[in-house]
Amino acid sequence: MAVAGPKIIKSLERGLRVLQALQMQPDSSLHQLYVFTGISKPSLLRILNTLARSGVVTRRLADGSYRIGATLSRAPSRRERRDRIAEAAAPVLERLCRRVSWPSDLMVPAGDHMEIRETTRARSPILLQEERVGLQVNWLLTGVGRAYLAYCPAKERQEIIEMLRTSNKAEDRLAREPARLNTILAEVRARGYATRDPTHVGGWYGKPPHADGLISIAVPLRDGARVLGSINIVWLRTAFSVEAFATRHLEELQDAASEIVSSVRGRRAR
Amino acid sequence: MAVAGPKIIKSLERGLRVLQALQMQPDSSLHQLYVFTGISKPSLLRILNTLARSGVVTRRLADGSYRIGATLSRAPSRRERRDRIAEAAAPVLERLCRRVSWPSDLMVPAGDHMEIRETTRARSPILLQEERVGLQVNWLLTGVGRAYLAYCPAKERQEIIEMLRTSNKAEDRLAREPARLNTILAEVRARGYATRDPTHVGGWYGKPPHADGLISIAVPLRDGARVLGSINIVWLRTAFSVEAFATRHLEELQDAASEIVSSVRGRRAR
DNA sequence: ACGTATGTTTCACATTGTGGAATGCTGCGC
DNA sequence: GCGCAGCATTCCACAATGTGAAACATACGT
Repeated sequence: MAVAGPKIIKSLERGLRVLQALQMQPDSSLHQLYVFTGISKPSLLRILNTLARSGVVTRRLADGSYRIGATLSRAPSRRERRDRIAEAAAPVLERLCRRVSWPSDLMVPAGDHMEIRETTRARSPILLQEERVGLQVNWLLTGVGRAYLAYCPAKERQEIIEMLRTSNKAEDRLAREPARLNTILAEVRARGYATRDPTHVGGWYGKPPHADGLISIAVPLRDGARVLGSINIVWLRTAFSVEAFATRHLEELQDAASEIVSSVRGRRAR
Repeated sequence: MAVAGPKIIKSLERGLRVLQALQMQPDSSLHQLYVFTGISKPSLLRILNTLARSGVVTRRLADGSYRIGATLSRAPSRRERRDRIAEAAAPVLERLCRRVSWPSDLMVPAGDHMEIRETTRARSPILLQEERVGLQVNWLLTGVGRAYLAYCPAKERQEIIEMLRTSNKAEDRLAREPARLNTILAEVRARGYATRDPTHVGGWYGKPPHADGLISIAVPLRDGARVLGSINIVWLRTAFSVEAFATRHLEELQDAASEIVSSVRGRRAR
């Protein structure tokens, strides 16, 4: 009936179908791909393992969802660039998590807040409250936000503060006290890391604040003069003092940051 | 011995290996890929057929070599952009060749000359002298060169002519006679197509000129104000007069040109 | 605590991919 | 003009490889 046609390798074709599905719908779960492509889940798993092993797709640590890897990415849209950072960060954060035993997050700026792009909370042996990718956190009160502000170019910092000041939200009142803010940021630069505001007893932006008992140290991802985002390590504040924790793990955190940055640069250079 | 590891689909992995080989070495022949990847030729053929059917790789009409398709291209370097035009042109030129029975070429600007990027001469039922991709032709004396010059933005035209004038080659002396050149280009615009200079009796740039008995009509690939290149149809000058041929086939040629342009735009828009 | 939705592993089965050898095709040197 | 060399494509016997149903594991909501 149908013309014989040139011989086709079916399993390869299915693999490409999965790739195309991922291009249309980045960050898909296994189930989403199952619905979208109609390929059985075991087969999908094998295909995705294969694609991942070749670096064509990457998995997100936070929830295990799949995305197209840097080697194939097309137009470097803003969204894709953030995903590249997350992709580069994933293996580094994973190692960090294994060595330190406490989880960490990668945050990048997004409008008037910072946003989680990757996290190892699901992988940490100690189960802390789980956070989702895309969750937004305050810029002035969190460690990650302050780490970013302390090291980003002065011009960018002024624009951000200006934006927050005009927003006029209660939690952004620090934007209206430049002297205090500058003192805080100077301290961050002096110590080399940032922590959350003592009055900000946990509770992420957008959620009802509650004392979560957590604390973190955060450092920026510095790429030359620019700052791409920041990463942190989170622990239970009852376990260690900030100073003790920093003495122990700050260097590892900073090493992770520079490794992520150089990895992102490497990918872009290609 | 080796750890079992997650299940991998070998044939898919081999397909990806071929893709990576093509990324490192664009425009590879089957044999080159065979040497490079170590995969047997029959298998390579099946793999490439599969990749081609999914639009991930494309074949060049001129010599059948393979290249990575537009859907996956990464950094849009200048070289890659030219390849995109060639890729978009290939199917259109192939149809044109089947309908008209005479071959055509796609040429794009490259420094102080124009360059063949695709051709159907190998596919034409009438075997004309074969031309290779990358061959360079004169800008002022050929139909394709004149079609480009006649329709490209005035500023770009002036730069090109200036460059040719200072080159001081004998075959570029027309660049030193602006009045005559302008008359010629005005004629091209009036008729809607260009032909080679009557004194330029064949013989491509870089080859010893000889009367090849060929003639062509050429039209530009106009993308808004810009011109991406030009395409032509070639025939034996003894078979038809230029006017008779244009009456018969000019419209088809122009349709092909606009189809190629919109195809390139579509690919870029994605 | 229970049920549901999703991710992962196992396994028996046959579809599917594989490369050596045979066949075409094209260009080159003599 | 002829034969040879190199490359592309087709054929085919063989078994390796991919496949999905079902069982199992894990996370999530209520």
